[in-house]
Amino acid sequence: MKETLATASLSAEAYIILRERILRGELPIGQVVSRRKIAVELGMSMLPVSEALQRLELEGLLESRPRAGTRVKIPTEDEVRGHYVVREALEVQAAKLFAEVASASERAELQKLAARVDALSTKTGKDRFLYLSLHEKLHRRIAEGGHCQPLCDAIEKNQVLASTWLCVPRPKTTDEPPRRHQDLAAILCNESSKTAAEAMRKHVQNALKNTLARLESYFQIRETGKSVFARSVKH
Amino acid sequence: MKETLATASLSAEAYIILRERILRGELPIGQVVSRRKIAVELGMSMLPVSEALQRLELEGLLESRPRAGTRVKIPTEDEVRGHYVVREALEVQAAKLFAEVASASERAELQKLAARVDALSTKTGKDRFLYLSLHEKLHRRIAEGGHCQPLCDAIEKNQVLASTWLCVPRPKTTDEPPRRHQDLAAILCNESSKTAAEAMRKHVQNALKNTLARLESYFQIRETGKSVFARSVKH
DNA sequence: TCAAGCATACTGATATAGCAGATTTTCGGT
DNA sequence: ACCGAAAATCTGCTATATCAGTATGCTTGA
Repeated sequence: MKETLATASLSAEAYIILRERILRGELPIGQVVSRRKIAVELGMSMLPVSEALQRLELEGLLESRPRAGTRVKIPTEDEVRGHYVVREALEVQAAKLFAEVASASERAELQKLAARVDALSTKTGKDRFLYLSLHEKLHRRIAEGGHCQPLCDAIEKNQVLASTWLCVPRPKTTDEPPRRHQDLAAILCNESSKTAAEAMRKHVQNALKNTLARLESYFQIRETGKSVFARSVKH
Repeated sequence: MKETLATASLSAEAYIILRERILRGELPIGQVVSRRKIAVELGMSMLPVSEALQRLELEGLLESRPRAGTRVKIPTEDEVRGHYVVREALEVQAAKLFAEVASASERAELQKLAARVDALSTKTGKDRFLYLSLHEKLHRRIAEGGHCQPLCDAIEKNQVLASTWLCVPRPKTTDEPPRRHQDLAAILCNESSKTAAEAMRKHVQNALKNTLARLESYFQIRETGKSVFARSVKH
């Protein structure tokens, strides 16, 4: 294991590493994680790992039961729907601000970024992570264009949760408009804040449908397995 | 110290106690807190206290520097403004949902609550905490009327941060319309979701002005004292 | 064959001890 | 009196060990 990641504290290091694993799907939804195993793997005590896991749990990426176990959170349909209600509120606010105060260079970069995202939107497999990463960057740039740090932070946290869900493959790819993000970017850059808000609202509501389709198979898991935090390997 | 507070874990207990103290203003803005002192006071090890403090820091109620100290967060003007941008996004979303889906009993309770809040709005001193508590409840009820748990959670977290700021006394009470909350509640209960959204937007923007006036004296603190985490008592 | 009970191995939670860095205080020199 | 360096004290951070609750599997009895 590489020791090259230098951070202020061990718990911060563990946090970054584990978060990355979850977001990249290396730890899939429902995967059980053990504090001790991760501690020996990262070459540190259980304590920094515990702090990192607690933080990830507070952010909604993990769930745990006292003295039973910790696993990558399995979302409920209501949670996903609710998550996108919050997301809509935040992203619409960001879109309005962007349309009002973003600089010319920020607008130019957004449109270029949108073109790249649309170009990658149909890719699957390895290129999908590139797409997800760029898509995330697109929304971050919109938030940054509003020049409001707390809003950026709120959107970032919100987005991270959804990233977990987008790693699961989609059952059947419904055909989407090939210029979704370019159209959105163009409106944010050239139209009024009111128009921008409505465009973003529709964009988010569309994303909700997409995500629901992706997670369909996970929504019943909670019922079937009464053994919630299985320690033995399921196969 | 009372041991009557029964919770799942010690760290949860410490979290609840400390959060309450901060929210009630017993730990004023800028107050330095020591893990060890709190640990002995609460009769537990430093570890649960550390976890509680870490959580409170992630929620924005505390701030710390590694190996230097932890204190109740001193807000920046930009942070306050940004906070209310987020708050506006969330509360407006909640207002729209409330106007659309709240039940008749929820609407009735909201209007009654609003009347009580307005009646207490001019009180100071001890009654102020009652007002703050009811005001918080009012906004929570609005969020609950939308029947969307994640949105409720987001608003709750957002509101908690602002509670810290509202504990500080206001320099000079500018006269406010005496029926602010009753008018807002009436609109949420009887008008369209669009009208409700706009009413809430104005309500939040007004709250921002109020808060900025309250915190004016804190905004320069960061510059003056270079010794940020003073351990000796300042007087 | 199956179900209940019990032992074992795991989980997270907590206490204690000691470390490293930051702050404060003390003390010596000018 | 003033200033700077060293010592003392405080801070948060981490490792180790132990405790208590949970899941699992094996044993035992019907």
